[in-house]
Amino acid sequence: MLEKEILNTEEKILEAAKEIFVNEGSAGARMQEIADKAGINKSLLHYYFRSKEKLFEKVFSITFSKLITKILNIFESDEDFFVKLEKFIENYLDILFKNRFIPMFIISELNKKGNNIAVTILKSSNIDFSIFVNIVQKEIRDGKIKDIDARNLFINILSLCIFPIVARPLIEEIIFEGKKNNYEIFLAQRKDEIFNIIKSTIIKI
Amino acid sequence: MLEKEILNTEEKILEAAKEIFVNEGSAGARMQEIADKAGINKSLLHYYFRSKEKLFEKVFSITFSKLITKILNIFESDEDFFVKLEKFIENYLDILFKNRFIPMFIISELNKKGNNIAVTILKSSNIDFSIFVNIVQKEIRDGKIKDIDARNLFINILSLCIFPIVARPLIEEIIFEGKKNNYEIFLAQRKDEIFNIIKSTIIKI
DNA sequence: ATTCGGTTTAACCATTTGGTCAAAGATATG
DNA sequence: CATATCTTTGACCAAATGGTTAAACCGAAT
Repeated sequence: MLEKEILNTEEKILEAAKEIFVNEGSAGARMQEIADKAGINKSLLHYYFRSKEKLFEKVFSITFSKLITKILNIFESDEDFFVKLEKFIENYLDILFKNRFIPMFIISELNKKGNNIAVTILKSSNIDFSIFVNIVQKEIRDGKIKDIDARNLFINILSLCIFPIVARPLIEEIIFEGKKNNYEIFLAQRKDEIFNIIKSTIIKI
Repeated sequence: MLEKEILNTEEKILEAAKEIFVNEGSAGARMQEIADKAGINKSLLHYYFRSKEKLFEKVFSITFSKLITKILNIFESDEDFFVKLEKFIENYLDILFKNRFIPMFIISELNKKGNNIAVTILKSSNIDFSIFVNIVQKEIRDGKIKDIDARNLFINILSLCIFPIVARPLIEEIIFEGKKNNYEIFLAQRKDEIFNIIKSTIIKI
């Protein structure tokens, strides 16, 4: 049961639902389990959110926008591009580290076939990628960075930051034979590695 | 129903089960659906594989080892390291492209909590990462590449190759506003991008 | 204190789902 | 052919699961 702060019933449900959905996925989550975790009756779940689908919709929507907001905004300050980049990587890795299972949850749900609510939410979210492209192109015009493809840059950054978190069980086992601590230490050191790689792709020689 | 070649019942089941499990995940998959896709009776499923769990175990085990085998072996030839690297990236991207949903399936199942069969299979698979480390260290000793951490190299390659496939729905929507063709073309061009990035991390200056 | 709205509960329901079983079909073996 | 073994099927079952409903509860306004 979750009771960190004084949460009203709706908040308690959303907290509990988030945890269950993130851990079990939409198909694996059980309404009873969510009710139990929220410390309430199952009927009350349906009183607040008519169906499992509606509850999932809400949870996914909130979780998704929380994470996505953090991605696109950070590059919007007036600082030096390399400083922004370094700050972003550090911040973002930190967020990912503290929310290990969120990216997996989102990516996993987005990949499900059929009438996919997650995809619908993604589409209706209208993320403006051109902001990032414009920032990058301005840097290029100003001669601060190489003439690179903003899309590749974006994908490279996300790949190097997110994949090691998402594929953690696999990598942890392959490389560290399951020793959890080792991987955490290793990940912390990767900040520089990632920054240097990205820097080398955009720096002018 | 799957009938590409003359498959016996067991093979038909495994083919069908793979498709359903990969698309729906272990929790979302339905035994009835698998039976239908295999063109057989549901009882027959249980005749061949006692339970859903056992069937999943088999499917995951096969799918996982097929994919993992392709990762570690390719570096074992006698060619120049950069040639091997380029070949690997090209080959691996090709495999990933043709099996879009396999990596997501594996990573997703490995991230599930509780008594996780996928993790058990991973652990019992005894992947020998030291082979890769030794190859890299030999190259370093021979002065062919920079003195880098083989683990970082490994993670970088996998991240850049796998993430764009796994996060496809997200990236496709954010960058290409859902236009499928565009992303496929873009991905094909990324081979060079990835190779160049990795090259820049290991090449001696 | 009574009424009224929102909130919470227990009991219940229909459907889905993984799984069983006995019997019928095949297929090989003597 | 007869028997034994392997394969396949349809009918069935128990548990799980999402969802409903009527009644109880509770705080505030009249």
